[in-house]
Amino acid sequence: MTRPDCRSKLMEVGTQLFAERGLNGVSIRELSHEAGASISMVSYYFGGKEGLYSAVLQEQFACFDQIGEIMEQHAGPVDKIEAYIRWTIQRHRNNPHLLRFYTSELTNPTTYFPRIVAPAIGKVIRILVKVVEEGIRERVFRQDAHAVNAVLALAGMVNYYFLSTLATEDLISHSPDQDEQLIHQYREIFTRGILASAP
Amino acid sequence: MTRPDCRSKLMEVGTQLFAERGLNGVSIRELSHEAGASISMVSYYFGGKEGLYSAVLQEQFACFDQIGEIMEQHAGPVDKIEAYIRWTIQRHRNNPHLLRFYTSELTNPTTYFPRIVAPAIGKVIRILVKVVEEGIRERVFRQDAHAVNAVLALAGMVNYYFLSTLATEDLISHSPDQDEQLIHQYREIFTRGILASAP
DNA sequence: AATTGCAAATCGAACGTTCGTTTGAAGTCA
DNA sequence: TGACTTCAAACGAACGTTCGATTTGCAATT
Repeated sequence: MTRPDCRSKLMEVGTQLFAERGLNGVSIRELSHEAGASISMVSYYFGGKEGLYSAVLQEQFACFDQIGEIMEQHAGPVDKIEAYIRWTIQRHRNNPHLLRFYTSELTNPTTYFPRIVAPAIGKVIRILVKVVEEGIRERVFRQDAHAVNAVLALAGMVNYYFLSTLATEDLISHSPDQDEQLIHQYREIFTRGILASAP
Repeated sequence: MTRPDCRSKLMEVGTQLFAERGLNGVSIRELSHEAGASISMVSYYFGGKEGLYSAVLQEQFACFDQIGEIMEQHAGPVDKIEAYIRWTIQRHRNNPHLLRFYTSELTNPTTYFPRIVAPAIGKVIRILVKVVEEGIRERVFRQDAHAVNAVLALAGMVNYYFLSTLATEDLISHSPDQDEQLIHQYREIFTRGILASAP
């Protein structure tokens, strides 16, 4: 049997608490107590409270590196859009904390925003903009579409859904089946809208 | 000449600082100093730091009461959707702080979330769901549309746009003209999608 | 018109608490 | 033994609040 591993336990508890209440909403006293460790362990392993937060943030946003490969596995703008939706939904399912760090850093940026968060988000947005521009060029998407606005709309649609569930968790139960429905719904709204007839 | 009015000055500075850094990111020492008042004034007028935050929050979310009248001034689902988009955009233009309180409370709710924030958001969502359901019933919207998901998608689209501008304010300059373009874009994406041809 | 009286407003100091960090000693394992 | 962990205690700083004293604004009184 392995040791309880104080360091990773601090990461685990830090992730949970920082996600729920933000950097300033958590004291290292409560955090270390929750982890069953002494207060000094945070400074010992991470150089301080902010160091732990920084480590947690880096771990949370590491998955954004995948987006490049994910996109390459699909051809054509519409398929890539669906791939992005699917990837985002699975990301939120696999890690329910990520969205909190995401929006919390967007809304009230810490000093780590420029180094960790902004590049991660920027990378995804930039790739998606290229996808939409590709779609416009190939005349799959409308010629009057504004690529940046469209991408922000898409990202907003998908992320905001989960943001809503954070506050009203009772509203939406989830199963793999319902996720497929959700993916379908959002792809349809983004590509075809919700009008019954074509203009 | 009127008095500097310590109380309203505290509200003003409190709005600014709480929006930027959240409830726990601001000390009443810094806040009162910024307002040119003594530390004790916060407790005197608002009963404490949390009292000031609560007052600011209530003021910020008061505008959500308008949504009912706004909707009644428009007939038909599509027009009502556009009215919502326009109302939301103008709300963010008139008050650049609101969105930060909005997402901050969604992500890391304070004790005031259930009393102030949730009812305000819930009211808007509920009204929009009725609009979409009306549209489905009247066969203006697609029969397979999921009303709640559609509304969350719409709200996400519009709000997320401004959330993005919070982090990268350089990206998007704004003028009334560009706002009209934005309203048009988002209404089109929501109702018609961005596909070049109808399916 | 000037003076008085009083409640509201404002202040700076002080309080007790909690914060994040540091420290030196004790424990653990190879 | 020696390097790595862990701990409890202590530190100074910052926190939000309270308190008594002072100032201010205005209505009542002279």
